[in-house]
Amino acid sequence: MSTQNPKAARVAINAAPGMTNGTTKAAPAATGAKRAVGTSRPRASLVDVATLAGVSSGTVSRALTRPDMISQATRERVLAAAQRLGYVANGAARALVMRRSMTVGALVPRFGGSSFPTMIQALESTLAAADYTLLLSAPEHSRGQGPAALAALLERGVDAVALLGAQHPPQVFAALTAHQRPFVMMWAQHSPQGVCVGFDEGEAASLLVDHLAALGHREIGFVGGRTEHNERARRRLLGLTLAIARHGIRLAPQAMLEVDYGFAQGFEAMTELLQRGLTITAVVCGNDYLATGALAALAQAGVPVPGQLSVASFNDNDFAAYLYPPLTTVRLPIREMGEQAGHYLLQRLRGAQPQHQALLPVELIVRQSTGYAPRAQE
Amino acid sequence: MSTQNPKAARVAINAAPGMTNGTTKAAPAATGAKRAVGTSRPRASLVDVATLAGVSSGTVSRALTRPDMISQATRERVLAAAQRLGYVANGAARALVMRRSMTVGALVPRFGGSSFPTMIQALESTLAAADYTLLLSAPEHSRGQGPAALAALLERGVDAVALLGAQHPPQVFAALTAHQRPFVMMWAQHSPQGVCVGFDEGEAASLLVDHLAALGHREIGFVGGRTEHNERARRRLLGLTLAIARHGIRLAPQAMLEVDYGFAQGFEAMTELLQRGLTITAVVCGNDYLATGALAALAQAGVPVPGQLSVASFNDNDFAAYLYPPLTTVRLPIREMGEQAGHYLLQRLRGAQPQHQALLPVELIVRQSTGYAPRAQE
DNA sequence: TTGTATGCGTTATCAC
DNA sequence: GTGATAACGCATACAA
Repeated sequence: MSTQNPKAARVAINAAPGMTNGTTKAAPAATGAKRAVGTSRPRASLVDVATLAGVSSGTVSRALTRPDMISQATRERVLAAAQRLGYVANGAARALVMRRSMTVGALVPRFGGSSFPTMIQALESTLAAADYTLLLSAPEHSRGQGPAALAALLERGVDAVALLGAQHPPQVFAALTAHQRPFVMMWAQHSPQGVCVGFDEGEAASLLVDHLAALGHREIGFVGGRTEHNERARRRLLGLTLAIARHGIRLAPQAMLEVDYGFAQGFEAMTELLQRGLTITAVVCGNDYLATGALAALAQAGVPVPGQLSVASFNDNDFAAYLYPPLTTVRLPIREMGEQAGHYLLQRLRGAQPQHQALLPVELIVRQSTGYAPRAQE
Repeated sequence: MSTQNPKAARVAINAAPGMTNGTTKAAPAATGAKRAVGTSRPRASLVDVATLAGVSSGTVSRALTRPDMISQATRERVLAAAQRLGYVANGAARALVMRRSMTVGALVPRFGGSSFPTMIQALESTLAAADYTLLLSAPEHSRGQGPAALAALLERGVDAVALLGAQHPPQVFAALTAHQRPFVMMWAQHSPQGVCVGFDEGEAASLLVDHLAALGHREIGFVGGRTEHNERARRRLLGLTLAIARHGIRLAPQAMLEVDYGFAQGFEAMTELLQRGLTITAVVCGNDYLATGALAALAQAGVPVPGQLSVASFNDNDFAAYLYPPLTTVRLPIREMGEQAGHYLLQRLRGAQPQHQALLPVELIVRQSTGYAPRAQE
């Protein structure tokens, strides 16, 4: 290979000092041999590229990251060499000296089947556009494992962190500030601990309740998620309670059920409400899954909707309303939360200190029965 | 603080050399001052802990990672010091010398609204149990951006990679082997490029078709996903075609529709099939979303299911069948794929070379109408 | 058992 | 514009 280009000879000479370095490597190389027997050399480094291009490693570094600081000629030579060796920068070394990893951590509880994926997806895509990569940590239960999971993220050198919700053990915030990592809380509002990206749960509830009140409903029920370990379910219930109180209408205690989010739970909860023989004329559901299950229960029981009982729902996934148009929903800005969280973190990482406390808009959706209903208004 | 413990005095003395180091840091410290004006010191390092504990940095390193190589007394002293400083290891430095980052990359296309989240979740949780963290990369379109996204992952030093599907540009596999990174292809079977974790699409199709054939159906339709850019949709169609051919029954070309996955698409596709006035007696749907939309269309059209038209579906999310029990489905091992992919990679990372080509089982689910149907068999 | 010294691959500070 | 060289923080081989 060195016969091909006159410069290559010079390379060989220049390589001498580097080779000294290489000889010293004998011991580590033996360690490296612990892996497969293969003839495979360790991945090319800056020095390798430099050697091949006949320049110093510093020049290679600049050619790759600050092309305009380098002469046209050498730049091309370096790029060619890098290309030929399939050079890929070692992010660990870079992170070590740069003190940043181009990595952002996301700390969210398990997200199977819920709307978190949409949010995470939006977050990832926003960050990716700025060359950041998302390190995902999804501890089993939101309580307990948070600090440990965060430690794992910090240890991996994340430059910033996105959290779900505002309620975390103090150690979480302590570690975050101790490590001086920008962070943002998604699906939350008004935390004294830092910046939140979310929406006004109270407003969302108001939209639904205003609508129901305007239709003349005076007594309504609520089938929501379990509040004990779910900050969002808690805030949702609170918002609803306040909105209802404002209208002077009634949320009967017997018409309130806390269940896990799910089709079956919605079905069973609604069945239970029907059996209780209440006088409610409307039911609000905490999310799509519950609403869908509830509507199935009503359909089976032959209860006309909204003829006899109105149903409204908070809408994470936009499918309950789709399946059952008479359902009035509030569309929650799931994707938007991920995007805004990403944008905020990126600004922080660029050194800005944006006051990003804005709440994202929610939207009431009252559909006409356009045809997708299995059995609307029967 | 140093007056509290006699040993602390010794610490101060031993600290001298360390402090020299600290003084040398003056320039870097100034660089660090580029950020906020704060009084904040850079995060504690091994040396800081060593200084505080009155031992060498090597001892601290061992005390933290190989506790059994250290005497009880010093170990406790070191741990206390680390605790007090809130020491968190610098993963970049560790990765640089260890040549591994305890990080695994996942390269999957956008996953909003599909079943990928379930799989990713399972993958993450499996890896987390072994102290690995997941670096998520979700390029916009599966084609094109793959290599760049992979490069980003490799640059960040991922120890292994999980891919979705087996069809990737050659550069992807080239880079993976060049960097000697174990990888696994999820939702795929039999790739010459490497190990797959998936299920037998043909078997899944057979389960459905066998069932339909046993019920006497001789001519069926198919509403599936778009095959052009979707490897899984393609394999699904292929499996179905083969199963149908085996039974000598007929999949009429006019009864085949390729659409995007979604409720509306399923609804419209089914509406279209009805309008075509075909003689089919059963329709297979490519996934839950399509099936749900299709069933809504049938319900609206007043077509009894399965009385007049049977519907069967591949089942990613288990909700279509839930909402509409007469729907026969094949449960696909989504979560299991994530788990197995994780386990395989972990084994590889431990140095094993498992022959992990097993296909995960699929399961035919024929439900009785247990009560969750809005209007079963009407 | 513990201390010392070296290298991991990169960026940045200096000279040239 | 380019080449040496010193960190970055950690793990480890080798001495003690």
